[in-house]
Amino acid sequence: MPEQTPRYLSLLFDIPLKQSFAYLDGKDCGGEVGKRAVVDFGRRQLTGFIVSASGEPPAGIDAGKIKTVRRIVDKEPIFGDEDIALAEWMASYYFCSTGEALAAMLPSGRRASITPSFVADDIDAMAVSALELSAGQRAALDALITGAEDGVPFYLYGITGSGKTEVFLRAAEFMLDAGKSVIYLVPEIALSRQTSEAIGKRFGESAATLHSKMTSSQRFAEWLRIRRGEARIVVGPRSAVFAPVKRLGLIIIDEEHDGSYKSGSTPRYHGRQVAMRRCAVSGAALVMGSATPSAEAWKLMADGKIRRLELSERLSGGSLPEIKAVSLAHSTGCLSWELKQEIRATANMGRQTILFLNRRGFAYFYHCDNCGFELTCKRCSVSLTWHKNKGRAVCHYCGYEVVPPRACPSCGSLEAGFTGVGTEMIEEEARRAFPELRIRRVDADTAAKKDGLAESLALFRAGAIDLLLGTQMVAKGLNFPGVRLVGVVLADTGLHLPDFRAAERTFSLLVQVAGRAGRYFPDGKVLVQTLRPRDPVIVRACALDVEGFFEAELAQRLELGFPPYSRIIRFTLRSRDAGKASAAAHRLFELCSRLLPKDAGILGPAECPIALIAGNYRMQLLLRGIDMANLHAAAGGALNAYERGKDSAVYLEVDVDPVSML
DNA sequence: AGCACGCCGACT
DNA sequence: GTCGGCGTGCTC
Repeated sequence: MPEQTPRYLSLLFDIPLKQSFAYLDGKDCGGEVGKRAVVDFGRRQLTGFIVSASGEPPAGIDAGKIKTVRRIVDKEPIFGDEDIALAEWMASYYFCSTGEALAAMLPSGRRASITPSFVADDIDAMAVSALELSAGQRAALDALITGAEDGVPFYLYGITGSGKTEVFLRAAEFMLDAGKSVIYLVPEIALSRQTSEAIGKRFGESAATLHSKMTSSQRFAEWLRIRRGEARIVVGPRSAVFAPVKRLGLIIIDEEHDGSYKSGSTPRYHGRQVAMRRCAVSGAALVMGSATPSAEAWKLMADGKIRRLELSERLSGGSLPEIKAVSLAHSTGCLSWELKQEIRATANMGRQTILFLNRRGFAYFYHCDNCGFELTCKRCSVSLTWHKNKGRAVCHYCGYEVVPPRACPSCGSLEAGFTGVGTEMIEEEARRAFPELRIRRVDADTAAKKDGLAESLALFRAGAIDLLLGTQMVAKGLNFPGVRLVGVVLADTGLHLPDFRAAERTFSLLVQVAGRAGRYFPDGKVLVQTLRPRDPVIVRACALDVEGFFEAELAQRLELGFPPYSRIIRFTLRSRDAGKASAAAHRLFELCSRLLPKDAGILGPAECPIALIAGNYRMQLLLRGIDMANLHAAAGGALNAYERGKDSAVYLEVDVDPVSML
C-alpha cells in the first residue's frame, strides 16, 4: 500500500484551547495519528497529540507560519480513533478541550493526585480462594451473564459482607474466558499494593493495576501491557476507566456511591458517566455495586433503567452488631458516658476499639461564648483548626497559621477558645479517661509520614494498640478480628453542610461503617454519638434502613427539584476582586436566563458556600433543568457569549453534574 | 494554561 | 530614577 506520507499534522494540547494547531512533520520523524509530538508553541515547548494528518496544508493559515515538529515521542500510536472520539465526547459534555480530555485519558496524563498512600486493605474481600457461591450470588451471577449483552446496566445491591466482590470477580472471569477484557474500578482510597497483589494472584499475568501512587514510568509500563493486550483485567481508580483494553467486555464499578469517581479538576468527568459511555459505544456490560447506592442510582433502579440484583443475606450468617445512637447533647466532653463504659468493657474483654471522626464540617472552631465571635481564616472563610503540637490554628484550605488569641479579639472576653471535636482533642480526652490503654491516633498528618498508617495498622492488628482513633482511613482496621467496638464520635458533623447531598453522605458513611463493623465482629457494638439522636437520617442509618432513607430522601429531592429529579451545571466565578466576580456572575446570569429552556431555572448568582479560598472570591451559578441535552445546549450558548466579552481577572469554571457543591 | 509585552506604584 | 505588579494578547 504505497500511501503518500502525510506532511501536515493537526495537534491538540493539554491547555484549555479548543482549537487544533498545524505542524509540518519533520524528515524521518514518522508523525502519525495517535502519537505525541514535541513542538515549539509560542515561546515554549509543548507535547501535543496528533489527531489528524494530511498531505494538504490546512486552510486559513499562512503556510509560512507553520512550524516543523521537533520530535515524535512515540514509536507506536498510543491512542486510536475511538479514543479521540471518546475525548471529543468528553470535551463536549464537560466543556473542556479535547486536548485536556486526551491528557486525562493517558497514563502519564496529568499531575497525579495528591492522595496520601493507603496501604492496608480489605484483603479477604479479594480472597484468592474460589469459594462456593451462595444461592443469591449464583442467581446474581447468572443474571449478569445472561443479560450481559443487552445494554442495560446492572446494580449489585447488598450489605457489606454479602459477597458482592466474589460475584464481580466471577463475572470478570467469565468475560476473560470469553476472550474479552475487564475494567474494575475501585475508589481511590481502596487501592493499594495488597489489592493489586490479590488481583494478581487471582488473575496472574493477565492482571494490571493502575495505581495513583505508581511512578509515571511504572504506570506507563502497565498501560502498555494493557494496550498490547497482554493484560486483560485492569484494576484502578477513576482514571482506569480509560484503560486501553482490547475487546472491552465489562466494566465493574465497586462502591458506586463513592465521591472519588468524580474528578475534582478539569476535565471534571464522572467515572460512572464515562463508563456508561464506553460500554454503550463498545457494547460492553456495566455492573455497579454498593451497600449504599447513590441517590441517582437508586432512582434509576426504581425506574427500571438499571437492573437491580440484590444480595440480601450475609455470607457468614453472622447477625449484625447492635447499632445505637447516643446523644451527646449534655455531655461535658466529646466522649459520652456510655461510650466510655463500652470502651472500658471492651478493654476488659481484651478486645479493641476504633473511634471514627469525620472531621469534615465545622465541628472544631474558635468561638467566643460572650459575643459569638468566631476565628476564621482571613483568606478563606472557613474556621481554623487548632493544632496542639504546633500551638497554632491552621486553615485547612490555604495553610494559613496563626497563634490563637487568649481573649476574644472582638469583645475581649476570656470566655473564648477552641470548642468542638478534633482528633487530637479526642485523643487527649481518651488518654485522660483511659491512662492504662494503649491509644494511637491516625490522621492525615501522621499518615503523611512514610508508612505511618501502615505501621499503626500493623500494630493494631498485632494487638499492640487497644484504641485506634482517626478519620475514615482507620476503616481499614475494621477487618481485624480483635475489634469489638466502633464509636462514631460525632455523626452529624457532615449533616449541616450547605450541600443537598449532606444527608446522603452522612447516611452512607454511617451505614458503611456499621455494615463493615458487623461483617467482621457480629458480636460487636457500634455506638453513634450525635447531637440529634432523633434525626431521621441518624435513626435510619442506625437501623440500616436504606429503603426508608431513600424513600424520604427522594421525596425531598423531588419536592426541592434536586438531582436525581433534575440535572445541574455549575458555574464558578472567582476573582481577587469580589466586585468583579459578582459582576461577571450577574452577566453570565443574564446570558443564561435568555437561553435557558422552559423546564430549567437558575440558582444564584450567590457566593459559594466557601466564599473565599486562598484570596479568591467565589460566586456560583447553578443551572438546573430536567433534560440534560437542553440544559447543556443553553449552557454552551451562554459560555460562548460570555467568552466573547471576557471579564478580566475573573476565572470561570464549569462543572457538569457537580458532586461537591462547596 | 503559560509566557511576553506593556504601562502604573514604592523602593534598593 | 528602576523593580515589579498583573491586565491583555497570542500561540500553527
